[in-house]
Amino acid sequence: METTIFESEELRQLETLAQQRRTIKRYQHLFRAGSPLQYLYLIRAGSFKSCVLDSNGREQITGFHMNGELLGSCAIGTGKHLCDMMALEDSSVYEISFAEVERLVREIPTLQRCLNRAMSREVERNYKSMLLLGSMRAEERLATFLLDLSQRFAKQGYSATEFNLRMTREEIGSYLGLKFETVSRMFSNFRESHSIEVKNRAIEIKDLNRLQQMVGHYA
Amino acid sequence: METTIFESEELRQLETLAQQRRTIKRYQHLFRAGSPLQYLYLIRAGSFKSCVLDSNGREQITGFHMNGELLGSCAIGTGKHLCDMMALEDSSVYEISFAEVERLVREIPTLQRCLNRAMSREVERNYKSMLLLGSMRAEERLATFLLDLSQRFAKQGYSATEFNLRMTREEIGSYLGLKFETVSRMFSNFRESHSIEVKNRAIEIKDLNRLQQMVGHYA
DNA sequence: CGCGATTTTGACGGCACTCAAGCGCCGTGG
DNA sequence: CCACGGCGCTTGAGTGCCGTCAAAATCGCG
Repeated sequence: METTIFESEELRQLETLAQQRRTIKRYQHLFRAGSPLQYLYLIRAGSFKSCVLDSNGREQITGFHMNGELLGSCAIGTGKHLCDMMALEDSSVYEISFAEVERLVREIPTLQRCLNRAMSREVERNYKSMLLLGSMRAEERLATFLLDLSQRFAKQGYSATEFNLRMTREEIGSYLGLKFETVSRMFSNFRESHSIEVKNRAIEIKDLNRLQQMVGHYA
Repeated sequence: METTIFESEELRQLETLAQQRRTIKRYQHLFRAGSPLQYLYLIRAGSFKSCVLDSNGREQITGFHMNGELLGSCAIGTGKHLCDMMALEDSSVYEISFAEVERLVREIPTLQRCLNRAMSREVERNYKSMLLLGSMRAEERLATFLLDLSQRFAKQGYSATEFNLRMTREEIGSYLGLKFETVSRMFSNFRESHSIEVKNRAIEIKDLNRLQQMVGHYA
């Protein structure tokens, strides 16, 4: 009895093309930047991080991904993956053969729309990250991050106020452009202001309004 | 006698669909975020900036665009533009009716590839920006910016070492996640280290190696 | 239970921001 | 043509946020 809730409804169309399941152990890569696009993936269970590296070894986490989301879509244009995708915990995905998708896309026009939308969503998410990285202070970044997670958990039918982080402070820091000590300090600040309760990876949002206000007022 | 050099060769295919030219005056918008996608645009002359705004009025410039580049591609998925596009100087573009493109895309499979690639390029550029915003210090950001501009001018057949900036210090700052005073100071630093010559918007790169080294070594 | 990894917390320093003043370039109008 | 005004740019002084370095606590896992 599975009722996957997709990031976007039209992804249900892709689900019908899912050929097989694949399980990924924690810290394993689903694909790497530069490798050819063979499959698109729908997350059935678990979570992932995507990251890009530059020529000097710097790493930037570009996103965290959970249930119902499509992975690999930004490779559609070039046929090569643009980022590394690593499981944050033991996870499970549907494999969707891209060759199959390319074949079917000529017969089913709505399938193309579906792919295009997936890529646009990726661009839109990236724009939001750029805004965050370019113009927010540490407190605002972390508040934005928590509110985003909260919404996504809620959309999956989980609690919007109590959830467990799947990533380390360092990974949060990489995503938000902060050092892990700063992330930790901000969590402590939030606790002291009674906005959240933190116990390691366990988060309870106690004052949603306050978090939203933090994102709102800027200098 | 026009020989447009495109950002990517396959854009030449889109050029054949160009129906009319349009001129845009400085500081005019080509389109705005949220407006429906009616045309894609190929830049014939001039330059543009794209920016996103958040609900609190913060602005982030997501890119600068010049000759031969395609504008509006990230709206392909949703049918609505995701960013504002403003001319930095009096400019000229080809209009390409998106309705026409959508009609032709079923007959010409390579046209779809062309659009997909355009979107992938956008994602790739954004990843680079996120890396820059998330993990570089001011000096590295500005050096990266200058090297990127240099390459793009060179690709258009212009000098890689002497060019005029089309944007203000404040716009550079918005793009790089810095305040304009910091941008100005960094330019002065670069001049003092004889890496570049700056006179207002006029840039001369005098020591390309040094700029590249700046990007290289991190902490 | 014990070890390594993760997280917290403290002290300190530096890079970038803020605020402010002055300069220079350019377009406009007298 | 020149004077004026506004905007963009530069530069300085001071501050503060976040990074760095370090140590201790806690967690998770074998």
